[in-house]
Amino acid sequence: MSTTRPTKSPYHHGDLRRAILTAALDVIAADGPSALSLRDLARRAGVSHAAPAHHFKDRTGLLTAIAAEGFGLLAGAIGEAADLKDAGVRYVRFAREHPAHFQVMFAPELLRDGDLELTTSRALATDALRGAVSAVPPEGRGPDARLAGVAAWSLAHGFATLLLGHNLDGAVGERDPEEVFRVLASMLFRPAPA
Amino acid sequence: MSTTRPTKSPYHHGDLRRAILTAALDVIAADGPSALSLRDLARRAGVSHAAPAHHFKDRTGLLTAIAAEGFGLLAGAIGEAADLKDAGVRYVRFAREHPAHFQVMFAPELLRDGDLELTTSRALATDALRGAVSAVPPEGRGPDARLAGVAAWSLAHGFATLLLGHNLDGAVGERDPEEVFRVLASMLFRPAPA
DNA sequence: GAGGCAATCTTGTCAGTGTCAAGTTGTGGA
DNA sequence: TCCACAACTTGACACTGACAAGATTGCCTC
Repeated sequence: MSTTRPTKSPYHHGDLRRAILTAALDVIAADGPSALSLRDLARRAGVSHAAPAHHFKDRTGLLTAIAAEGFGLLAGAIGEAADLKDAGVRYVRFAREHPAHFQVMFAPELLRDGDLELTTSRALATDALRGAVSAVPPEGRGPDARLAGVAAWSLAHGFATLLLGHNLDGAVGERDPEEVFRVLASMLFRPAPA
Repeated sequence: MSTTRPTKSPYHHGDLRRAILTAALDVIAADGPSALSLRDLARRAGVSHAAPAHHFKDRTGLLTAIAAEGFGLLAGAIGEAADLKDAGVRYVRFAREHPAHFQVMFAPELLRDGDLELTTSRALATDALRGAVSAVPPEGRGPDARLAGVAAWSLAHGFATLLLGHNLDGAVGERDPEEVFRVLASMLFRPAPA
């Protein structure tokens, strides 16, 4: 009776948790987190309206799980970066490939504050960013390495956010956003004037 | 019977529209737009549950009005900027002083697309930003003036967003965020190496 | 100043939602 | 085989946004 079941069904539904997560990501990417309805997700998965609660407790739990997953993915992406500029490019790429995760990750009022899984995966991502910053030679960053990280994060985060909100459609035009960001990043980190 | 009425009462309530806007800004600043309830706002203003609808039509209308007001305020702030760095500082200051406006302004899925008031006030803000960019001497910005504007906007927007989300508490610490941003801005726009 | 009109607000209602409690079904281990 | 537990269902409740229709109030005109 189910629509898209992954052939095997170890439990009643198959993998309801994943099914609901995926459906939620679709909805959020299309219409934002506020358009999310647990009952609608249950309907899409072909289960009863209260089934999602067993996997995520409540709405906040679902969104927290999404955010945690997002930070894990982001940490993985940044961890493989060659240098800081590459890390920024990967940050922007992550936001474009996982817009729903990205939105939820930075909407703290939608998340469960003390959640362990969220805290650890966020720490992982922060560490990855710190690692990329510390790889920059001292003459490339300013006097304060901490602020160099803030600058890089701000630039990448702002660009990604504005991009997803279609605020840069005119300025970026047909160009590849990642290439545009490379230009921005090279404006930020270049040797100080003689 | 009303709690805080501005002495005069030109209509039934006084100024219900403003009262609801103000209450909405309080709620959003505290718990985000998703915590907003029209019925709750009506309760706070001491009116019936359907009263807000007459001023804003629906939830989207209320949020659209807030966004339009925000872009108007932002345009005014940036319009008075001395140079691009100052415009960035004012952008960050605006976000800190009007966090609710700022959040809503950049949540397009919560807004009425074609709204006239929103479109015009947003255009005003965009023009103000463009003006600040064009005031930068050519050697300070890169080859493409358009991209210089994108870089400045991205840096300011990212910094403001991360700041409001308490993602920079550790890095900024006790320092004045505006001063921190000045440092970031001077990293972005400095003469090209010889 | 009296009457009418439109803006403002109220009352009532409906479908939809999140969340809780209690019951049912299926699974894997002893 | 049986039992404990996880996965899910059913039912209920308070709350919400939205709509329709009615009541009230201030203003404008004559």
